[in-house]
Amino acid sequence: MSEDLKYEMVEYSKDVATSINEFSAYELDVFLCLVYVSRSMLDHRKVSETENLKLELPSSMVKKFLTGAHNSRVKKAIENIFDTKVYLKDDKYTKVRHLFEGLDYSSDYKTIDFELKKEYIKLFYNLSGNFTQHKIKEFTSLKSRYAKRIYQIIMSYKNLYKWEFDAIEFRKILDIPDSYGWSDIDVKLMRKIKVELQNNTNISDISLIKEKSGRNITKVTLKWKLSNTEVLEEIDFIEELEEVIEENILERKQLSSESEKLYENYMKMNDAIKKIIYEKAKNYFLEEIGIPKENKTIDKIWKKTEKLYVVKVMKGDI
DNA sequence: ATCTGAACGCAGTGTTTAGG
DNA sequence: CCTAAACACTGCGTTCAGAT
Repeated sequence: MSEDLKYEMVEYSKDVATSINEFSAYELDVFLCLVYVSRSMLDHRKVSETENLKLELPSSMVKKFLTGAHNSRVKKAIENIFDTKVYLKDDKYTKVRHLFEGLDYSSDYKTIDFELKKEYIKLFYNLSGNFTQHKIKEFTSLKSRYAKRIYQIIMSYKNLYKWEFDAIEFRKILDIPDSYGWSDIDVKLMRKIKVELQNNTNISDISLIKEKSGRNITKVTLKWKLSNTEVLEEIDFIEELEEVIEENILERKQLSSESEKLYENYMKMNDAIKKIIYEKAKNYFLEEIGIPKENKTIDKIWKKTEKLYVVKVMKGDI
């Protein structure tokens, strides 16, 4: 795998990350690669939503990120992705849907005919908020299906360092078989996921806190830490923060020297440009967190991380 | 007192993936 | 292509704690 693919990012709505689906590990990879390639083929911020999105994707691009990309295997995965139901929640219903109008591998294996139903264009394109972003290579390097799904969830809410689920919902999102008891989830899933994410990503110390009401577990909270993230140097966190931020955000982290230079450049810019960059960074941060209203706690997180986001804007990542 | 689900351990099968 | 290893799943039995 060549180096230049390492930092390729894919973006999609958090509703996809937390949707219920039955994709296998390999299908998840193929699915995200399709999204990635389709987004790179057009201006993904300006896609018409009045008609289905039809594209012809070069299969070589899709296969670049995949391990074991034999045509027969890719073909089978594409067929399964087309078939697999996705459960999307809105206020009133959990909708059971197929996302694609068509998804076909050409007989010469050169292209993939891709037709996304118009109502789901907003899950992958024209993203203005509530979306998640992650490195596609990092995602495909995870082997277990459960690890991938946990990764998607964590990336959706990464700066919050925890996320709470209804217990049944959690099992559905991860598609855990009914035969698994909660302790099986601990022993057979979480332990492995923890190791896998620790080895392949900067996510560490994953834990699942279970909350009982009566005999039954009704709520679970997924917690995690991020290591080697570029956040801020020399912050002294003395003040006590509310529960959203636990001690784990309070670690000292450093910007790389390259990023530090970019930040210095930013500081030298004139105020008007600085303001534009600053606002862009902040908007991105708020979108990423997915919390519409600013509050004291969010503002505190922002203060700790604004430098990072400014650097991201400078790099053109945002 | 009884019942139920969680926690834990164990044994075994089927499926997917990596690597020669 | 094939094989070994890793992953995914099933089932069963025991112990424990809390609900009814």
